[in-house]
Amino acid sequence: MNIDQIIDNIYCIPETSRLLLKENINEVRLPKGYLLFKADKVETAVYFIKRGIARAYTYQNDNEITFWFGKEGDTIISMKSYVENKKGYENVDLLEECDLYELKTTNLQKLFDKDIHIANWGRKFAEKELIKTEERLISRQFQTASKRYKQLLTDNPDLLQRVQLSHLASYLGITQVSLSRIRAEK
Amino acid sequence: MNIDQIIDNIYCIPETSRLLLKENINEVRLPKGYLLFKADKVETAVYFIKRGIARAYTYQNDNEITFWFGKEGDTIISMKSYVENKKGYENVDLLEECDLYELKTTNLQKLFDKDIHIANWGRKFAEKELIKTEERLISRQFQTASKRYKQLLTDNPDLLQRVQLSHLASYLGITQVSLSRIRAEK
DNA sequence: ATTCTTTTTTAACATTTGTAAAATTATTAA
DNA sequence: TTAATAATTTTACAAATGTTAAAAAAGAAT
Repeated sequence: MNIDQIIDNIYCIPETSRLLLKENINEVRLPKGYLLFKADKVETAVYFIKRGIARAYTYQNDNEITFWFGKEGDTIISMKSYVENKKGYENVDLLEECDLYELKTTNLQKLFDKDIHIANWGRKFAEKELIKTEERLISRQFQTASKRYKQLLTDNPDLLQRVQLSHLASYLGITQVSLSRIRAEK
Repeated sequence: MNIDQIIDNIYCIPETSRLLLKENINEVRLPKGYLLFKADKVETAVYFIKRGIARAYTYQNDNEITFWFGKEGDTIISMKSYVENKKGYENVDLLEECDLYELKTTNLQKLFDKDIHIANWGRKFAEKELIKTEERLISRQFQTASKRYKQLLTDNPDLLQRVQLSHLASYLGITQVSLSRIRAEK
């Protein structure tokens, strides 16, 4: 998934604005297992995933809890860092070798004040992330773990091949034992 | 909480832009129990709460599940309607008589394309809502119902006086019986 | 104040989910 | 291939939460 597709997918902007944005984006290749974000740091960049898969997790009395997976086309971002310039809760590690598009947030902020199309692009970005986050919240509040697991399978059939079940279990908010029980059910 | 405070609290914009925004906002008083949003409708306005308290809920096999409370300074919005022009999941009713500032989304969209300050204000609005939604998700995934109840008490001590426990229980994702047990604990 | 209605708590029991440890299966490296 | 390691499932039991129904408490209406 290339950078033009990713930009347009968020919100279509005129060619000149897109070029302005792309001037501030550069591509990086990082190895599997690479720790991209650390929970105790203010992150200074956002990343768009060209290829690969990543995971965000945090610690809850000594055990890792995975709360996000991102793959091709998704954005790796620490919202707390991006919006409030504060430390986030997320550690992000790469579950595969990844090609990422890197964009420094300070540069992006400058573009927001200069170009109305990019400002609206940034607005659309936040709005779309918001919808995704809200859907995760709703699904978590309204659906049983079992239903959410099945939903995940239909929405992201590849995920099961790409991430291990212990991560998936904590993502679903249940133990690995419970997930095994759910998988054994049918 | 007046409209200038509410606007500035989201993001400070120049006087001229604020006036432009305020031209499109009008105040309404609505009675307790009023059903402001319906789940099967595309909502065409957003509301800022000047005074009062509201609740968003949805149905999950015949029982109501409350998933949001809003009070003075908060925004009543159907994100699905606002962002994607689709039906949302929320019914919103007013738990007290409310004074609301109403803003039609079509008018707001026009301002976004015309005024870069308002575009950035809209961006900040989405970003701040995103942070709030993310925090709710994180709290829901990482904390027990008991801890979330106690957190709610410290964050919003007035909430307990203003909403009934059955709503609070479903908001916390537990039954009313469980909530009673939690409250009885200490 | 008294009745009626609604809200909240309590109780008993069923179901779900968690914990810890062992068994199985899959993956990696020599 | 084989041993070593890591991931997943299974088991048995414990703890937490749900269900249903009844009791108690609080609030509203006459």
